[in-house]
Amino acid sequence: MSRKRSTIYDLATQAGTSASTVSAILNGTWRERRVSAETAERVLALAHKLKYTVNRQASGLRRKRSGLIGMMIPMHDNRFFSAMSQTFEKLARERHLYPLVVSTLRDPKLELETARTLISYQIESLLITGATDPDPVSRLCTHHGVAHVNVDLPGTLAPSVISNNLWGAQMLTQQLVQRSRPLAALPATHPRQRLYFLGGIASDYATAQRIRGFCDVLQAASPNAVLPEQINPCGYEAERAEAAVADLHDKLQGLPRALFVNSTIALEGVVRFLNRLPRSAMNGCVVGCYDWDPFASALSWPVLMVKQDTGKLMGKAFELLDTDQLDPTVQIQIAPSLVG
Amino acid sequence: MSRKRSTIYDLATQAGTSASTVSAILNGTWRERRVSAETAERVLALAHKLKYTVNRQASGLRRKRSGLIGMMIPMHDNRFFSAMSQTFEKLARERHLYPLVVSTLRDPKLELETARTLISYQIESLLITGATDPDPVSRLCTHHGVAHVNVDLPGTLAPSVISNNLWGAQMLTQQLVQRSRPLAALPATHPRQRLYFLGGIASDYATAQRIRGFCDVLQAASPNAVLPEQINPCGYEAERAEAAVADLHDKLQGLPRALFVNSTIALEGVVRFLNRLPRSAMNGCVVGCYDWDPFASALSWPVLMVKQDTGKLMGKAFELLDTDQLDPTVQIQIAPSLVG
DNA sequence: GTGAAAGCGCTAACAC
DNA sequence: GTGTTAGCGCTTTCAC
Repeated sequence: MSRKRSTIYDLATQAGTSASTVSAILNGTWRERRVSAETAERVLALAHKLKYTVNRQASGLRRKRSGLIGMMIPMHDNRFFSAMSQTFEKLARERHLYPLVVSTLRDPKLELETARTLISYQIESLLITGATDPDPVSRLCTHHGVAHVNVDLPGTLAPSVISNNLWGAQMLTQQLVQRSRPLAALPATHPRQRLYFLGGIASDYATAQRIRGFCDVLQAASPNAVLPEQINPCGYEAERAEAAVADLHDKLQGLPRALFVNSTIALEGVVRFLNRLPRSAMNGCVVGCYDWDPFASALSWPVLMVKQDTGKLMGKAFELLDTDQLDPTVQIQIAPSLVG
Repeated sequence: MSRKRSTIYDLATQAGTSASTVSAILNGTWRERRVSAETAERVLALAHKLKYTVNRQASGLRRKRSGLIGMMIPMHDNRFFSAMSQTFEKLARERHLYPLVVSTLRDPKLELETARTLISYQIESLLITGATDPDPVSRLCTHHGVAHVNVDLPGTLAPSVISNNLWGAQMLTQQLVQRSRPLAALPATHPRQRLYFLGGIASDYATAQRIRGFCDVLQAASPNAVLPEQINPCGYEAERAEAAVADLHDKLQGLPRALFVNSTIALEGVVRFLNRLPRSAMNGCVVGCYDWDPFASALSWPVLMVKQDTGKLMGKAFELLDTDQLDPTVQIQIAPSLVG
C-alpha cells in the first residue's frame, strides 16, 4: 500500500527538476529564487498527487529549528490545567509553533526527565506550568539554550507568570465577611462567629499565599487575632476535606459563619457533608471556594468562587517568550476574578 | 552560557575515541560492540558532565523511527477527554513512546491538518479519538504507513474501540425505571408518568445510540409507544438544557417520573433549573446522566451516572496497535459502568 | 532561472 | 575492540 514515503528527490525526478528547486517551491520561497511559475505549478500538482509530506525531522535537523514548543503541566485531568492546555495550543498555533503538552504528575524527577526528553526533540521554548521543582528544569533549559517561563508556580531562575493568590484570597475573604452575618442567636465571641479556612497543604506556595490573604483580611476587619484552629490545610483530597468539615461541625456544634475552601476537590468533600445536614443547618453559612467549577455554580446554595484567568496567564507567558524578556527576577501576577 | 549544544563528535574528541563508539555507549548497545568498560565509563561520565542530550531529530532521521505516538482529541477542557489523555500518556510511556496529544475542536479540517502535521513529525502511530470525520484521517495515515485506531467514535477504515453507548443507555434507563415509582396521585396515562430524554444532538453517533437504548427499554417495559415529545436532543450547552427542562416542567405542570440527561454539561443546566424549584418538587423525580462528573455525585439529590471506562478504552486501543490488529472491520465495544 | 554539493547529528555497515 | 564511512531527507550556499 504505502511503500516508501516520497521525498523531494522523487518529486524532482518525476517533475524533471532538482531537489533544491522542489524544496524552494514547497517552502514558498520559489519567487525569490525566480523559479518559473510553470515549474512551480507542476511540482505542486505532483506533490499533491503523491500526497507528499515533508519530513520535519529532516528539515528541522538541517534548519536547526523544530517548530515545536513544549508545556509541562502536573496533570491533564483537572479543569484548571486542561484549560491551560487549550489556551496554550491556541497561542502556539497562532505563532506557527506545534504544541507539545505533557503531564509530570507533580513529580520532580519526572519533571526533569520530561524536560530532558522535550529538549532532545529540540523544542524551541518551554512553559513550565505548576512544577513542583522548577529551578532544576530551568537550569537544564538554560544549558541547552531553550527559552522558558514558569507559569502558575514561581521559580527563581526564569521569569514567572502566576495567579495573584494573595489578592484573590483577600477578595474572597472580604466577600465572605461582607455576605455573611454574625449569628444573632450566639454571643459575639462564639467560635461559630469566625471564618474557617479548609484544604490545601500549608507548605505549598499557593496555599501559603491564600492563608496569608485570608488572615490579612480577618485581622484588618476585627481586633481579634486569627486562631490556629481557623486554619486547616488538610490536603487536597475530597475525603480529607469531608472529614475536616464534619469534625469542625462537631466541635462548633453547628456550621460557622463562613467557610473558605481551598480547591474544588476539597469543595466536593465539603458539599458531600453539607448535603447530609438538614437544609436549615446551612442558614447563615456562606461558602467560598478558591478555584472554579461549573457544577459548583449549580448547587442548591450559592458558592462564591475564585476563577483564575487562564487566558491572561498563558497570554502573558507567551508575551515574555515573544519579546525575549527572560529576566529571572520578573514575576508577573495575574488577578483572578470572583464568580457567583 | 550555552554556546553550541555538544554532539557525539565533541564527546568523541574529548574522550579520545570515535563517534560510533560514543553512539553505541549512549545507546546501551556497547556490550555487543565489546567496548571496554573503561571507555564506556569515561564517555558516560563526560556526557554527564557536559549534560549531553541526544538530538532525536537526527537519530530519528537516521533510524527512521521518531519514538513519537500521537493522539487527537476534540478538546482538552473536558473530563472525559482529559482522562483519556492521562491514560494515553501512561500507556505510551510504558511502551517507550513519547505521547503527543493535540485537540482538533470537532473540526474536520483541523482533524486532517493535525494528522498531516503529526505525520510530518514522523509519529509511529495515531489514536483518533472522538473525531468528527475519522475516515479521511485514516486514508492519510494509511497512505503514509501510520498505524492508527479510532477511539470513542467509530470509523470505517480503521479498527474502532468505542464505548457501548447502547448498552449503557439501556442500563441507565432500566435503573431509572426501577428506581422511580409511578406518581400515585396521577392517572397512569398522565405524561408525567413517562421518562424523558434530554440533551445531545440526534445526528451524533453517540446520542443516536443512547436514544435507541432509551427507547428499547421503555418499549420492552410497557406496551405504550415512546412518544416523540419524550425525546429532546436539544444540544450540549447547559443553557439549552436548562431551557428545555423548564419548558418540560411547564408543559407537564411538574416534573416527570424520571429524566435521562445526555451529558454532564446538559446536566449542569438541568441542575440549575431544578435548584430553583422548591425541594419538594423533586419528590419522585429520578435523574440519570450519561457521563460522569465528581461534583454531580455531591448534589443534594442522587444522580445516577454512566461512567465510561477510559482505562479500558485506551488499553484496548493500545492492544490493537501492539498486536498489529488493524482490521478496519473490527469494532470493539467497551461497557461503561453505572455510578450512584 | 536552476542544479550540484555540502552538511545538520546520528546510526549502522563494514573494515581492520 | 574500535575507527571510517555512507547515508537518513532536507536546506542552502555557490556556481553557472
